[in-house]
Amino acid sequence: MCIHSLTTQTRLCSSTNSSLTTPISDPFDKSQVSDLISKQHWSDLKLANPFQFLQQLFDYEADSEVILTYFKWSQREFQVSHSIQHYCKLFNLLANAKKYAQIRSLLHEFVKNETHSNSSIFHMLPLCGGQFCANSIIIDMLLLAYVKNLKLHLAVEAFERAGPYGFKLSVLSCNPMLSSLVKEGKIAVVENVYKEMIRRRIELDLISFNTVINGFCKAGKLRKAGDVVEDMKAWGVLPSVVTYNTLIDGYCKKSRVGKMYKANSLLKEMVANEICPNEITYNILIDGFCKDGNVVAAMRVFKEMQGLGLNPSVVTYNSLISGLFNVGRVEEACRLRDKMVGLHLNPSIVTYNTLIHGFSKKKMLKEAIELFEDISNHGLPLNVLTFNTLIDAYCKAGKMEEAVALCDAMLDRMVCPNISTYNCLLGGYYKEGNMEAAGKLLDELEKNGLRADLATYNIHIGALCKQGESRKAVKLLDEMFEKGLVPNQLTYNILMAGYCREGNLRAALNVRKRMEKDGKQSNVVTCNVLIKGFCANGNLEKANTCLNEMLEKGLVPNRTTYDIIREEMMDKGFVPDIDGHLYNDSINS
DNA sequence: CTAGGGTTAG
Repeated sequence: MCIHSLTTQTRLCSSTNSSLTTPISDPFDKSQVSDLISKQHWSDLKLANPFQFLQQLFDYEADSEVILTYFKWSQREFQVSHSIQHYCKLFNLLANAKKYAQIRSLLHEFVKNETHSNSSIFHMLPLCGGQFCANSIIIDMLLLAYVKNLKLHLAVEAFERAGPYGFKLSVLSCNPMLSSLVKEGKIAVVENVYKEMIRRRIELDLISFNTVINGFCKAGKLRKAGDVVEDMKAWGVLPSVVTYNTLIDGYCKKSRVGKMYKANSLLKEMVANEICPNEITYNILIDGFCKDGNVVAAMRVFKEMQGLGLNPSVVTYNSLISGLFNVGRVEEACRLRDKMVGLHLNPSIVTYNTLIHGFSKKKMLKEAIELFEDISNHGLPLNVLTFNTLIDAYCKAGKMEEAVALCDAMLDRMVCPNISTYNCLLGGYYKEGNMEAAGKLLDELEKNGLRADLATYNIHIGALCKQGESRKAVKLLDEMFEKGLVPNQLTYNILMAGYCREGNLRAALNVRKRMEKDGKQSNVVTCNVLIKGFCANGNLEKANTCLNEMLEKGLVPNRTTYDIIREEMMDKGFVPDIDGHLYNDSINS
């Protein structure tokens, strides 16, 4: 370092105690300073007050790039954060110089450290000069930085604040924010943001609409998804193949009667609108039909796609293989796998997991194990699902020693057990009535940093109910809420079935009351459980009331319902009318 | 920045 800059350093340090905004009494020659800073040997300066030096750089209108370098260096070097005012000044300088990449990088740090609140930056930015539209861009980039740093709540807060301040945001930040909100399942927020975007006349594009539609579909709100499709048309944006794929997937995943009919009619609608279905469209439909147990329809769609020259992928085959296994058509599933290999489509780990699961369900444990051992020969890495699937197979077969051995094997392979792994084992221990081993496992999973989930509780509750301890099981509902877990319909159904088995119908009905209080509607299974419970206890009148309630709620009886009715009720004098209501002849006549 | 496949509770 030259003597010249040493003198400068002394002078810089002489005004340590003065306030940041006070101009230094004895200013240097501007060229002297720029010569010093252009070298950017900050560490040689041994600054006593990093803040003041920054102020001087601003005062001398140093190059934005130089200020930025010093800004970042000094924050690191002195482990401090610059004031919001200096941040905003620098943002403005960089914006004027159109150095957006640098703003992004600075915002990244700004957001990561969370040293300044949204309110302070919104307040300060307009006070630090800069054009209004430049400030909008900065706020827009701030939003994006929050999203990228997984601080969604702050992104949403900034989005809301931008309204009253009049900052105009763009799809560059809003789309990724919407997308993250959808991934987090925050559909209510998505809806609000979307409406507000429309109100503020932010120029929504195809991706904005598709993202919101996807959000509603994933939340099962298909009517609202449809409303957004109307919105987009009114906005002058036409639905694309992605829009249709999203909607079709929404219907496929929904548990509703006739959903596949609707999904299929959407396919027809898109063709009529001259939007070409692609491989993904067909994969979604095929998977939907398979999950619906309708492999015949899935195969028809499979042929149709090939007829259009669209190539089935590993994903397509995986869906079909899984579908065939689900309806017990094991040989055909295997043939399809062979056909796929013949077409040089390499089975993925998902294919193997599907096959292992399929064989396990058919109690073909030997075949499942052979496949498991074959995976490594094909250079595929075993994942946690592979292990869980086979561990579950062992547990269901009552081979707990083998299951535990497989757990050790997964640790050797550096595959980390997850909560599902524990759930499989718990199910196994409960099945053989080993409450002690299960209890130990519940402690162990927490020690390993895992948390019981909904399935853990449903398994535990189911085990208690089977032991005739439904009262103990009900108490677990409160424990769930304490842990922030929300019981699902299955939870209540298990409990009701438990009380029914114990012959305590009053308690079973109380569980249903509680379920409705907790905001869950009865489903077909709920009704079936109660109908069966009343039948088993000889109270056919009450069973009939349950059936009528079910029909009035618009719930469609399934095969199980009819099995119960046929076995228990129709033999005992109840006859159905045209709407499915049952009437007791002996009472009516 | 949008859309597709595999495990556990029944």
